Amino acid sequence: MPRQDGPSFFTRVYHVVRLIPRGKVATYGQVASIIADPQAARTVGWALNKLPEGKAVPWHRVINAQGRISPRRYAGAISEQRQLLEREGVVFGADGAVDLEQYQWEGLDWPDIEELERGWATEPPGRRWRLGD
DNA sequence: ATAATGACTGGGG
DNA sequence: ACCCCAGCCATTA
Repeated sequence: MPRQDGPSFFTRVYHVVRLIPRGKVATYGQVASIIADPQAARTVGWALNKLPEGKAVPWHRVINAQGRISPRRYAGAISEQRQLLEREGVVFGADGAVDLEQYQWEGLDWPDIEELERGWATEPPGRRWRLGD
């Protein structure tokens, strides 16, 4: 159950990830920190794993703290995600890691994100703007 | 209510 | 760089 009122943890994860701009990345821990607890990084990963198809959330822009793509049960996921990122201009080093100094998203504070969400809820569908994509 | 699970993380060896 | 381990956490595959 939610630790507090409002959107579930998963929903909040989606709200955050949706704001990561093209060509930028965020770490699981970073997303978790924005929401509340930096130690909930694993849960962020799980939330993305359970992301419904066609959810308009750039899940591929979330990588681990080492700048690498986290392995899953489906082996091909690595190259798949890497391809999506490279398509946006993200360059991988020989060790398979990206330079976080260069590509990591600056991030936003939770209150600001919440406000953006509220704005989108009241704004006419056609006039919504988005930072990512 | 409990145990299990997983796209994490930081620290050690 | 690589492998292992012990915390940590929301949700329930």
